[in-house]
Amino acid sequence: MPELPEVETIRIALRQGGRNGPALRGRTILSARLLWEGSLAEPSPAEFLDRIRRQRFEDFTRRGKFIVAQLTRDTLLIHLRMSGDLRVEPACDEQGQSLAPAEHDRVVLYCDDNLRLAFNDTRKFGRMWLTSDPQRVLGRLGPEPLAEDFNAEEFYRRLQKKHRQLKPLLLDQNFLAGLGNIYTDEALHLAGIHPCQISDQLTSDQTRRLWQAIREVLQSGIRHNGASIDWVYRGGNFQNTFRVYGRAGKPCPVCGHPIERRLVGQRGTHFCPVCQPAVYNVSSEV
DNA sequence: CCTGAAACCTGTCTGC
DNA sequence: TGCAGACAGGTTTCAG
Repeated sequence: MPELPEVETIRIALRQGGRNGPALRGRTILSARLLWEGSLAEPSPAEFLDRIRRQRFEDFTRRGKFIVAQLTRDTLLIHLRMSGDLRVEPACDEQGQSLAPAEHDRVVLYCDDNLRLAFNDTRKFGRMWLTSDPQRVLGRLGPEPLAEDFNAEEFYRRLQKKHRQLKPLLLDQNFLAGLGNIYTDEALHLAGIHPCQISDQLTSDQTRRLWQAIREVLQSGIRHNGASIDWVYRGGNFQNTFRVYGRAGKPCPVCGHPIERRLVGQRGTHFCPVCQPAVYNVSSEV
């Protein structure tokens, strides 16, 4: 499911209430339940269960695709990976009966005000970290694409330092934090740049278009509360505005030519061969 | 430094 | 209908 806009949508709901239940900000954790220990990256299950008690959710921020929950003493980092989701819901019904966890719930945090936070993750790829040093986990992430100080000149410098295909490079969280498969394909199409273009061959004009396109698709995704795909993520409706993602064989919204799908860096990649022409490369003569 | 393959998992969809 | 295979929003690790 979750790329930057989906994670941001969930983060805002945790902070202010909304899509997945009431706000959790200000609630104190009373106890925790681990239904799948593999969902916990650190510390050990015993230490986690003990240490998280009596800590309050002070604030929710985001770094790349990580939800950063600031607690009283520690930081709880949550990465949803492919199929993770978070719900805030009552812990007990009107009769005071505790409600059973849902299918695929992996971690449940029970709070005051009869609320609980459920971490649901069908594919078990998601992870939580309870740590006093979040930088140890987040430290290598690339810049935030929507940050004020992430400008086109900085982006150009970073692209020129690498010699890699754009698609896998943009998916590399240490290069830029937050893009996933959907928003990368959408941004490249909006910018009119081929996904296999090599990063240090981009002109400064192309770079500016790509920088602008990345920010536009992410902001548009956030405005739409993210994209709902298949059975995994319920919520936003950005999927209704997809230009290329999941549209192989259908007409390009700009020129009408069929959208092509091929594997690039082991990821399904959607693009318009007319609007995103391959660059003729002198050094790779046929 | 870069690329590709495999691994971690469960579920859905397509084609034979 | 059954069943095998491909594919899925992500990341890490390892071999070359």
